[in-house]
Amino acid sequence: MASQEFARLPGFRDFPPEEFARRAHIQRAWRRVARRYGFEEYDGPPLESLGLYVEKSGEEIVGQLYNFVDKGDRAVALRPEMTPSLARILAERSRGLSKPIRWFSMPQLFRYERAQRGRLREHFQWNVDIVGEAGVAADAEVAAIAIDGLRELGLTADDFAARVSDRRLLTALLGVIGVDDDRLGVAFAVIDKIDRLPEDKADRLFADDVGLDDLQIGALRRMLDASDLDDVAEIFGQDEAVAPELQRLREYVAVLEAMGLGDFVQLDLRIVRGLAYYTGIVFELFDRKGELRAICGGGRYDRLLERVGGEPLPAVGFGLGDVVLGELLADRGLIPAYERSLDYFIVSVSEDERAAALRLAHDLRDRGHVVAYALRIQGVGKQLKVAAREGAKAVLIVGPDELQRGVVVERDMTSGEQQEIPIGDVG
RNA sequence: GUGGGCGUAGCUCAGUUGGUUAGAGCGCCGGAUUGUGGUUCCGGAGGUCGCCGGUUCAAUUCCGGUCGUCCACCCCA
Repeated sequence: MASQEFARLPGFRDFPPEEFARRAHIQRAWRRVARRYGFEEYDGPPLESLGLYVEKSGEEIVGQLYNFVDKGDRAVALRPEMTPSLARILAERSRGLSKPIRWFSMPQLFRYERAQRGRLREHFQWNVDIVGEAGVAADAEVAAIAIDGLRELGLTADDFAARVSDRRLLTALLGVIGVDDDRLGVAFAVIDKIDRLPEDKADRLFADDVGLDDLQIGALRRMLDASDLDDVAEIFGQDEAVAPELQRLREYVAVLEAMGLGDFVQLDLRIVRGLAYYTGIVFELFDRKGELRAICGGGRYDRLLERVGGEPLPAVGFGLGDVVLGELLADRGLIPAYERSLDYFIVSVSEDERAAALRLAHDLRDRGHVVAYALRIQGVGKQLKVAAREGAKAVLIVGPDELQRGVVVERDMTSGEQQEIPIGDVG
């Protein structure tokens, strides 16, 4: 047992090579997909002033901030999410950037709360945002990237889907049902946790806190249960406040269908999402089996930049964490087996070949090959054993006889076949 | 923040009805093999039985606390 005094902090992870490979596998896929869509990568500091979150993120995040006072008496916090940093960065420089701004990042984020399955005190999150475009094409583009990020890792429409909603549509629908404007926030809160509440308890909240009668609650439930825009249109489509909102969401779905991603999209008006700054279409990615937490969450946040003191620019984006995703990939057998690998392992027969072996190794490395050799004198058998263990594709044996003739023995470690080749022709 | 399960070697776990030097498999290191690996055989290192306290002649074992971890709740970026 390691000394407790120096133990890893709870909720934090070490990444020895095998775990690092898993993390790199995921992050490489994220980066490939974002680049494919023409997005540019950025980052910011992991430590920000506390105020950035207290004033802009909403109450729920603040209680879980990893914050402290630094040596300069500044109230600071490790970043719990990337969007406020993005807003701050763009508030400073968006005026000089061509729109729409299409940026992505893979920050390590922190929160101070008790760790459990799918939630640690630290995780890596893929953030993708479009800033400066208010149309649904931007919403759909961002959702498509999130979906492709998972497809790139081998997941299919059988594994996951996007649940889509729109706060403006939901607001209009609640208006038709008869929810008072000043009760909208309460209604959102109840809808947000409706899946976690027993039916009668939710109904009681709708009656007591939102002020609905039985008839209205029935209409609300039909609306929330709808998994198709046509179902919603059939019941509420005639309303003039609802129709344009419905039309916008139809366009959004049509864009994703045109891309061939229709199988990944389903309507779910229960998706509210906790963050105070969302203003339009919101979505979550979740596993079809329903065993895990949401994999990804995102949506439109048109007010945020202005609130941070920047240009009033519309924005849409998502955050997708590595922890839940990693669990899903592991469950589906989609984490590649970890293997060490070398192009060449160089075996010296005796100490006399040392200099020649070092020269050969370095020439090969200069040409981009992955090369290793024993760092101390060992028998040939031992060196071959090490070469096999380290995943060498080939071994180059440098011996006194061969060296005299200007050749080395190349041994293919898969077939076991050996041949002599001139030392200058290797690689 | 609340409730519960679990902490024995690097890993997965046995075991100790409280009693002298706590075991296995895998992994690691070395040898069999001083110019040929993956198999095999032999040997070795590695544990204050999570930590602190209590009961006892004696605690890794029983009790309490604490820390860690997992699960559920709360909350959710």
